[in-house]
Amino acid sequence: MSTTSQPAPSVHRTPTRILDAAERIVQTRGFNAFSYGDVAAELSITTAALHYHYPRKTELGTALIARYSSRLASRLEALDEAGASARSKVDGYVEIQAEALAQGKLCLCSMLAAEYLTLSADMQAAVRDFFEQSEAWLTRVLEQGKAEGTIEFAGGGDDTARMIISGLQGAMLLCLPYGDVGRFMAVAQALLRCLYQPAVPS
Amino acid sequence: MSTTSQPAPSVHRTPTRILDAAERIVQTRGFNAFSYGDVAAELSITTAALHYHYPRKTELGTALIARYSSRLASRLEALDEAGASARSKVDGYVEIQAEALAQGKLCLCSMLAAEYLTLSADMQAAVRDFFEQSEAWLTRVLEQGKAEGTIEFAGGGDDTARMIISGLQGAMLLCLPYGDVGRFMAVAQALLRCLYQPAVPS
DNA sequence: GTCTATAACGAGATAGAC
DNA sequence: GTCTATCTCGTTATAGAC
Repeated sequence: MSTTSQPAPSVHRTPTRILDAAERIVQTRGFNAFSYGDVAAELSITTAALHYHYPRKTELGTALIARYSSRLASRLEALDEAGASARSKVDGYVEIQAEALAQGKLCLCSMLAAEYLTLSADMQAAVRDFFEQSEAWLTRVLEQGKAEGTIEFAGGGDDTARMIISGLQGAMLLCLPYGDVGRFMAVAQALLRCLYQPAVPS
Repeated sequence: MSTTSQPAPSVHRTPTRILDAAERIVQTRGFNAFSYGDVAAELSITTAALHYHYPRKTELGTALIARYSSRLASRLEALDEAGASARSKVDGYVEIQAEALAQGKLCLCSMLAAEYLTLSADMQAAVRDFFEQSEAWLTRVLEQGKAEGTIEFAGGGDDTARMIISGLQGAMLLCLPYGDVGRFMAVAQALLRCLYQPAVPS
């Protein structure tokens, strides 16, 4: 190890703090209702300083999605490596969504999906990649559950994965106005019943 | 009937044309990415003329939701009056959503739900009312289906209605980037299987 | 009911000093 | 890496003529 040590491990470097603030604002208010001024005020720096780190708004946007995607990938990987059952992985996925909603946030990419037509081509592509990543993971988990005999579904694993993801993201969207995680969990349980207890007691 | 006849039944009066254009723009791009300038350009009038009809953007917004809500109410009423089965009512509800998506549109109020925190209190209340109206209608339909024996579900009718509405709205959100109604219909079918064929063949 | 003109503000972005 | 200062543009909104 040379004496040219790395920069002091300050709790958060400016680019990280920028992404943190921007991410929260976008998840709660949307990309179009978010401005450099909002972030600058929160970090007590000027918008010019922001432009030093992220020259254009779309570059900040793509950085936001990239970090968000890789963070989700890590969490899904962690669920996989825990060697858990398919059901507990699905439950873990639901829990990730519930955590966001508890903070009054949508999934970053669901928010951006609503604003899709107003985004740059780079951001659009990154949003699609995000959902494809989520769908691929959940599809594998559902197939695992089918193999285990713990999850049942009639159609294809991919359509079922999309149904679950759509249902959860839609529930977050419609629960936002009520700031009520309990409402979300009730919908999530109803969705999971379709996988866990497909047969209804008559 | 007096001789003071009503105004010539021009195909569309200006306020109607304004709402038509604004509605489409909001459903495709969002309320925050929509401006008086967009509508003015489309109708070939000035923004000043727009302000004559809708002085403030939030007033245009509330008018938009009011008209949208009452139009949906009419369509749901028509489904009811057709005296149809619960299943065909649910199918009709799905079809209404599919029509919007086929035009690259989200449900107006789903779009506004994403932007909820940036809306005026009036608009927020109107958005909540819209979803409560939808939920109440679908809950009644599901209970009817349960009584008929054509629909089965394990939880409460209201939670099940929220699950269906969330699933459909979420599917529209996630299908928007792909401009693919087929993808939406596949998810919708998977959702309806939960109501129509709860027992999975083993 | 629509126009021209304009006010007032906020946004994204850049130049150049420190 | 952050600042001050500034530019340019788009947006909401109003005043007053026609």
